Amino acid sequence: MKYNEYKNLNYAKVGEDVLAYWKQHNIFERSVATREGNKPFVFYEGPPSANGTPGIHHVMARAVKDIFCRYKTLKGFQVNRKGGWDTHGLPVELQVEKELGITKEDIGKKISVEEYNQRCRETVMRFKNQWDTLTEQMGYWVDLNNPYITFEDEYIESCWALLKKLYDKGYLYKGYTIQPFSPAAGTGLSSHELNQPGCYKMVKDTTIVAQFEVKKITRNMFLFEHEEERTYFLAWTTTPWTLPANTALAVGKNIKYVKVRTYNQYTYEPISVILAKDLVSRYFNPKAADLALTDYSSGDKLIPYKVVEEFLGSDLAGVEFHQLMPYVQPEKPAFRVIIGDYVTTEDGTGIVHISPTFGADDARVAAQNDIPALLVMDENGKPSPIVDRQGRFVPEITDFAGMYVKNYDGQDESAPDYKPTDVLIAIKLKEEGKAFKVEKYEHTYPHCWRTDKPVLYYPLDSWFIKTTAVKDRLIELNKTINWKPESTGSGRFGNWLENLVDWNLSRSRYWGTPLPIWRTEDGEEEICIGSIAQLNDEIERAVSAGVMDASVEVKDLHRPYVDNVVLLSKSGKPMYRETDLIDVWFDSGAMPYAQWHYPLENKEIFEKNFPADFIAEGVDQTRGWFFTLHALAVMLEDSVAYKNVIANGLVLDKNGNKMSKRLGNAIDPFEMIGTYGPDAVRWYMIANAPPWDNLKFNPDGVVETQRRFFGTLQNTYSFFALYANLDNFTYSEADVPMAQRTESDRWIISKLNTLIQDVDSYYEDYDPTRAARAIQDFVVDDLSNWYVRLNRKRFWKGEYNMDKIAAYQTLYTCLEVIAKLASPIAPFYTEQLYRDLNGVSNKHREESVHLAYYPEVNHEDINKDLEERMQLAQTISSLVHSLRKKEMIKVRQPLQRILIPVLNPKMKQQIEAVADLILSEVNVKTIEYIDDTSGILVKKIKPNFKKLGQVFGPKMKLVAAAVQRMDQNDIAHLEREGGFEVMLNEEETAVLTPDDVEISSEDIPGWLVASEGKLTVALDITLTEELKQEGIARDLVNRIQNLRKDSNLEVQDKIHILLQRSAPEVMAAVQNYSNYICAETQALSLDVVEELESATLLDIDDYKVYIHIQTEQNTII
RNA sequence: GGGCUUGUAGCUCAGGUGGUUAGAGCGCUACACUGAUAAUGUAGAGGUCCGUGGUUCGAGUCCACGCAGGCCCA
Repeated sequence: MKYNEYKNLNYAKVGEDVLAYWKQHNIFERSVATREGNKPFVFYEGPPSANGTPGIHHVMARAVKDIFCRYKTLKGFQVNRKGGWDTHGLPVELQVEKELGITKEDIGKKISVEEYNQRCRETVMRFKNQWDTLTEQMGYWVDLNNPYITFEDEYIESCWALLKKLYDKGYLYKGYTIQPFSPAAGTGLSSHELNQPGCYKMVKDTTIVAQFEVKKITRNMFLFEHEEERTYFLAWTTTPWTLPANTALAVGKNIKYVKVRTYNQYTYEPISVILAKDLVSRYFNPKAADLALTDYSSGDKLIPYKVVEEFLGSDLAGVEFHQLMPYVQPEKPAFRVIIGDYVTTEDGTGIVHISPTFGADDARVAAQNDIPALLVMDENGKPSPIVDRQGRFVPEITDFAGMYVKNYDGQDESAPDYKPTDVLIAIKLKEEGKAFKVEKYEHTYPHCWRTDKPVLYYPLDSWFIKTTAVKDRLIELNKTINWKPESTGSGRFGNWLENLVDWNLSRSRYWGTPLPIWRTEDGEEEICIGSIAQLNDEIERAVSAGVMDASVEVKDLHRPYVDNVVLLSKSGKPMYRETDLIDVWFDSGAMPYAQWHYPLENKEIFEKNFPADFIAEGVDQTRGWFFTLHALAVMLEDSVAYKNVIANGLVLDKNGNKMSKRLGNAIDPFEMIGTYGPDAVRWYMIANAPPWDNLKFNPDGVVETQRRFFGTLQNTYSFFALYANLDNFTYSEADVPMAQRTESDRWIISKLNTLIQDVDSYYEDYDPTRAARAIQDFVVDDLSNWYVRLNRKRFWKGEYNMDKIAAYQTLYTCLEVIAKLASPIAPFYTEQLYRDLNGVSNKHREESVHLAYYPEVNHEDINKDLEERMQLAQTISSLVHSLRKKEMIKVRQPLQRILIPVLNPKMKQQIEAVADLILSEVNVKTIEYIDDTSGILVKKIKPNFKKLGQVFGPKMKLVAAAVQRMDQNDIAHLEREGGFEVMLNEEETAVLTPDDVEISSEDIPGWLVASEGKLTVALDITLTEELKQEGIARDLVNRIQNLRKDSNLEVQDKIHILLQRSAPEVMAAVQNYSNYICAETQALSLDVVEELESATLLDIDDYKVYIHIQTEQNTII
């Protein structure tokens, strides 16, 4: 049995081969099945929509998911991963409309709802095959055979059951949201409709800066200078008709405001007004700035003004003011200043008039500040706004009762006596001294695309989930979730929870989960349906009572079928379904329950799989899936839905721009995987930046990853396989005890065990980037560039003895462990590596790395002292290399000795333990140690700032200067006596201990040295005759090896060498080192002859050598 | 406008709790090495650690205010 050897490994091919192997042997299924009975690790798949093609960012998100599921499987957990598809929603509808060339208006006319929804159903899974292919090719293990699909009846039924639970708990209610509304058409408009071309038009409106009078009460007195003063807030509106509905004013928290004393230009009264500091120049003519306040007479064009005081928005919050147009009284205290997060000083006065019934922002900030809307009772006794659905003021607005707020009744606007309602309001306010400024203003305003009339923002019925009722619990439980990164949980998500508003469920659409609520026409009675069975019962009742036609067929739970169902109320009235669909986010947030058709069945399965241990999605899901999962779990189960969550960032192009198909900078995931193989793509994405940072995706980086990490690892494996095959090493021998292995064996095993421990903790902490980087550093720096480099000879030289077996075992172990540690991130290549190794050794029962278990840490094999020593060896070697370079002496030339000053016995001991490694690495014969007793050591002293700084604080500079002044005697004194007194200045002294300073060797007089940190190394560059000869011998070996290679000889092929007699130095070297040369070059004989017929000329330094090599069979050169 | 986030070498990124020469890889230049060889080593060039203030004996690190990019929300 031989280890597989590869020439020019194709990583994409590895992906394909391994994938085929997995399929053939059901490795994924078995990775779950073999953990049966073990502790489960629960993972939820956030459902993608197969409505579009997958992009490279999906590879990122799914790699993150996959890594932790595989890791937990390695750790012995059972990890079920059910796939899922998100199938409802606006994007699907829009796509269908685009393809059919229709608009929403045509639904029910040109195309039936039934046909339309059928098209949606067909469209939504259009790219499923591409998604499945990507899932497979990138190695994302998830169960694609039994996915949950949100449009299936069972899924919808689960949603209904959950809605009913919420309904029964009183969390579902009907309220209103402010939406674009067309009184002329009598219908609400979607934001999509509003974005139709031509909807926004330039119009000239009458605008008013209104004066809201500050109440003269104790808490407001800081806004008054004397009893007679009348102080007003100025607020600008382009919709004067909303002023009767005003209930508050909003200011910006950090905006600066000023109080200005001036006069009203219509009434000539002296007034004080408050507005944003930045906007003073917009309302007051600078020419008037120098005028005295008293210098004014009624009717003057130039109105004097004086800025008298400055406030911050936050100072003004809470100030109460008189209602501007007191037609209707609110049900709760109102008319005060609140903080609005959207207030700017770009236009208006920096103070915003709030009418909660006619502005979405208004409604939101009002709700947050407990400010009521201004409502009247309609004919049915239901609260309604002061403008009716036809766009007319209600009777309570006495002065304007019955007037259209905009020209909805087709009046002739060019008629000389035509006065829009806004103008009438302006006139009234002017007369009452409540208008500061009235002017025409041209701006864009949305219009209804059907009637061409201006749109109103108007409260429309909506169903809500009362998330605010559980706000505190949402916040509390969120604190128990482990967010990666933490700031997304506490900041982005936490802040959003702090400012939570109720969840608006309603959507006026066709393709989605219908709201299962039926109501009587008067809204007095209603029922929430929680299952198909219940629906059927109710239908039966309704049919037998005669309110519903028995012929109505409910083919599935979508529209239009459910809309045709009419139910019977308790009092015997017909009930019709509320026509809304629910927010698609409810669908995905319901997946922990609905994927199992819970609560209608599978109670046990659900309980075993709730909450999730882990989920991962893009950070853009914070207010989406992350929220809906959390909200539903808290309201339904009083639990978190997930314990750990990774919110990954975006994948940008290499320049940091967003990828888009339109700009052509999008990277095709299939192309990446096809070119570089799935592992390099995954590894690059994970190792390059933490998942929660944005990733600048550069294909060059994938190439580098492939070369540096996978190339090095594969080289290491190839090296192992090459020699292990020659020696028939199959790991059949018992493990060589650690004590009998070499220093470098024990070192790499120590490093390996440290790695096992570190990588485990990184995975455990949901930090795959650190795991990948640690593995990569180990493979490249420790295993390949140090261990293998130092130990090459052990593999290809000498007999198959214990030392060689130890080397094989050590390297084998490292490779096998790396296969396991890296398998979550690079599942394909590590599978091949594991199987190549295990296929020969059969050390493990599991035939796949993904069925195997995470390696145990052998703590007794971790030797920090040894790791430190080896670090010392690496540093010393590097210093010697550096000296050789400076002296232009090649490594092949042996040198006699290096000198190392040692500061203490431990240091000497450490170096001695690794001396052999250093010597062979740098090709030097001996190390000499220089210590204090030699008398030639010069020491350098530096203060330990960290330690001394804490003691001396402000005097640190004096101490540092004093330490610098210490000479060699002082240092010696300090070391000998364990203390030394330094003068800080004329009066003060300080006693230093050896701990307070860092002492290192500075120099060895007379030698060229190199140093790093506390280490200093000198190199003896004297060349003796013997050393020269050895250098020549080594050169010869090198040249012969090159010849062998050029001649395509196999490593184990034997040769005969013939040399033509040349310079005496060369001949001496050949004679003295003949055994060495033969051993190194696999030569059976080395003979010197006087004349060679065919020969190769070698240049060795200044010598010319003719050489001839032949194998037993034939002559090569 | 608000919340969160990022800013360190040409590029991609490391730099617990502040401690005195700011690192790595890639790329570039030069030189070496060479049964792992499309590998490797050594050295060099390359930094106003985004800016400005502040705290401190000492700031890439802490604080404040800005600037620039990103995401979400408005």
